[in-house]
Amino acid sequence: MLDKTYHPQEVEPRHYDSWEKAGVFAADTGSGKTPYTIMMPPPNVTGSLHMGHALTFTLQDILIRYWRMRGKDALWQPGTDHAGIATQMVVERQLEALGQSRHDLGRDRFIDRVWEWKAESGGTITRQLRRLGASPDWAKERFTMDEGLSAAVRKVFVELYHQGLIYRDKRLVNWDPKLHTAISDLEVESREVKGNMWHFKYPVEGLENTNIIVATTRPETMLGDTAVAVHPEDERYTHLVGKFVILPLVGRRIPIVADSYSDPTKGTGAVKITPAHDFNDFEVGKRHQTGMVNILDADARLNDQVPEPYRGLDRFEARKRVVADLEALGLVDRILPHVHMVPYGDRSGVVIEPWLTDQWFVDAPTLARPAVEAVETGKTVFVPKHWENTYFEWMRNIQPWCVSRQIWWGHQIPAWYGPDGQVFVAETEDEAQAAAARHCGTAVPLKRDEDVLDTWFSSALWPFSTLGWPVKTPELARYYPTDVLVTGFDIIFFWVARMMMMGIHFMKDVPFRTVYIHALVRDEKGQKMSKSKGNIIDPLDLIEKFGCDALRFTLAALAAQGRDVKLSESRVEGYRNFATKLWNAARFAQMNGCAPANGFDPKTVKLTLNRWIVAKTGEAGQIVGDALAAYRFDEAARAIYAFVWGTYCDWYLEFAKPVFLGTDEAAKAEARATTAWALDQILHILHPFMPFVTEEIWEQMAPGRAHRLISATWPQAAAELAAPTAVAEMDWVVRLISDIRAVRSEMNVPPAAKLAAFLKGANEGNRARLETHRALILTLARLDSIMVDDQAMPKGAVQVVIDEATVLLPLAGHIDVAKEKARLDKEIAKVEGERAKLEKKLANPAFVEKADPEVVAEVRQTAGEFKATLEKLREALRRISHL
RNA sequence: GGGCGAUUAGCUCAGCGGGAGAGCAUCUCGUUUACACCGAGGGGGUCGGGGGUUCGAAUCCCUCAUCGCCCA
Repeated sequence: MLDKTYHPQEVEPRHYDSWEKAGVFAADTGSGKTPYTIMMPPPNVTGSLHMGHALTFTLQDILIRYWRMRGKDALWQPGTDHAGIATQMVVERQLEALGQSRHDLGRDRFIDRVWEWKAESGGTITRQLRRLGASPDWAKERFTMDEGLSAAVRKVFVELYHQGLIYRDKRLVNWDPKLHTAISDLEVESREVKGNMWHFKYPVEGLENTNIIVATTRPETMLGDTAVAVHPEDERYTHLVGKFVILPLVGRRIPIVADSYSDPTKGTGAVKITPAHDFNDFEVGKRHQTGMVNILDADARLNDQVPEPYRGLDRFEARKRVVADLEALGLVDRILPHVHMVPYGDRSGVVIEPWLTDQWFVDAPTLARPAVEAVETGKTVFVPKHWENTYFEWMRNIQPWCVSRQIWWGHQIPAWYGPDGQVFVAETEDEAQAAAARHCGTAVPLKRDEDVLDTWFSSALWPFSTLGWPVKTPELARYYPTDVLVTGFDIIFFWVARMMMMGIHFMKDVPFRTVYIHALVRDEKGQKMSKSKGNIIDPLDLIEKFGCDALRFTLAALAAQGRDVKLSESRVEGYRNFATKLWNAARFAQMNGCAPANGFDPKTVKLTLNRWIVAKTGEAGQIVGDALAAYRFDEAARAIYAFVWGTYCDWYLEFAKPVFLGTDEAAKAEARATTAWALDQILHILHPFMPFVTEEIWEQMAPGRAHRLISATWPQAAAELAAPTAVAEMDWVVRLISDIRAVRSEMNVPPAAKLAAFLKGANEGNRARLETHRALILTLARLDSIMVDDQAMPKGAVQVVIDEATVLLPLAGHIDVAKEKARLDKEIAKVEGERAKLEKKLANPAFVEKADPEVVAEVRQTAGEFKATLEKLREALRRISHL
């Protein structure tokens, strides 16, 4: 016997272990089934499960479990990402606590240290995924620094290099002065900062008392100025173009150039040009060949290119010093408060410097072209569709991708330098040596490039490197391209776009047919969850408190397309209640001897109420399946919730009670079998959302089944189970009972009072329905009897109109005539209002003429029904008025 | 400045051309073969404002307002 309430904490680990041990998560590469593949976005190996993970992995697991039940060879490929900078920072912090730096250890020992740490704590997130009920093929788990995946990285790098799609170049990059590495555009976040706009006077050479005033937000960079730019059509400055200014504090003679980059409406219309420290200025400097002066070192301190007094100053100290010195010279025109955007490193949190260095770049513009085309032509489809715009926007304006990082943890770049600086790119040192020997005519000592690749370089290969590429494995042939990628929109640029580029280039096909983009999880007030706000909800806490199934169902129910997920604990609590409700329904079934019957065929049941629930169950399965196929997780969750609670529990089980208590053994047997069958179907349909409670009930309802629920087959199509006549009949019964209940409640009839009712004016069909369902109508409407009597005129009766018939509920002595009249008046007014609306429509010739004939017919019919109902209600009112 | 999205019951959100819905909250009543993590019943919205298309608009188009996100 099932316990009175469901205890997820005991059940969940037991089933998870059992599933994993039985190998039911594994793909079946050798089978004849159609593959269905999802690549798990590899979580950061340093990470622990947060609500964003819980959402994305729940949705993926729902899809995988659903398609697995639909008979596909489902592969959910799991793994983790080495997360270069993030992981290195974690280990560096540990060293720091010991008073050490990575440089004290040296590269090799430091990397050993990171691997040790990974061995210790790297399993956290995968353990947490198990708590979430995720069912990936764990045997295939990969790590981006695995030997196989590393080999793929080397091969890709070398091939792209030889194709001219990877190159080394001296360019401005985003330099992180704290982490001492270049980072990509995407790792920079712009923050609005309240600063100043400083206006400085630069004296024009050869013209007494003539200054040109430039405006800047970064005074310290003036030490690296190489020009002043004005707009070519700006008449205020035409006479100065071609002349020179003498750069204050430095004394350098720099030109005044005409360039349309300068915006005449902003500041003074004249801008200082610092090509080595600003991306826009870099272009201007190149156009006018002004040369570049790099004034910063790796720590963003001023270097030897500036006058002696400033050398070694931090950039922010230098700013104060420069302003003060210019002030002393009378060269500060004015200082205006100014709000502007400043770039910060998303990991380090310090201000990023555009800095001139040698780096490796991927020719993203070239690789992006076919990736854009693939989405334009629909080879890959985004759901929801509008995210394609975001993808296009970025891909069409893509910049060369800086892939080298000046850190140690990651894939070291497979490039070696000869004594003459010549670079040799090869997959192994031996090959590089051979190439160098060919180049120099003799063996020479080589030095390997110290940098490692951006983490996203290896994750860009994830959809094929995890399947064994470059080896032509059966998995690679079978599972690529994958079916769907599920991820958040914040990762479209970082990851989706790069997988598209690499996948198309190396596999000659897109990596996934569909990209499903889900929302971000926010707190109940719609705020982004963050440590600093302290509004983080830990998914593991919720699992602990309400059970994993409740959390999963909540996330699915809230995952409406195009909306953020606002999570509140009360929702999770509500779905915990849902799990308990299901549990109790199963308990009720069990108490009444309902067990899955061998050879039970739902199509052959005889009792109307059973045919009805069979049809409704089929419908529910259909709706849920269709919704999941369309990524409508919210709709799927809503549909199964409404069916289980609102139809199966509220009505079917209540209908079954009188049958179970009755004496008709055949009916009892059929009802028991049907109850058990419908419950089994519900377990199937609900399993992708709530895998644990459903598996547990599945087991308890019939110990020793041939297979687990996770391996069961999804319910058959709804059409085969349809029963329109039974549905119409039970709808009438439901309506009858509901109407009687409503009136009882409204008239304050005590629930315990059993009434002797009359059914008046009912047609033959409905009389038959009454006879068929008399027992359950009496029970559920709390009646003592119900007599069919067209002449019935009991005194003091409340009257309920249902279609052509009227139910009379005698309440001798108890009835408040005035109240009943008021109730009928209100009812009449309501129906009259509805009818008037429809009649108005029908009176409109344009409607009758132009609207769809089916719609007109429907309106006509409904209006007729309302008219009949009104007559009955008025009749009832007349009767009561005579009292 | 450009783009995307949102605006429907107190709250969170479905519905996206033909009779305004769900969950939660709220109110009333209630221990009847499961379930108070429950049952029965009720109240509550001129679907952000304005204009247009249409026989018909919460739903399509335009416009304004407010909020959120992304990019510059």
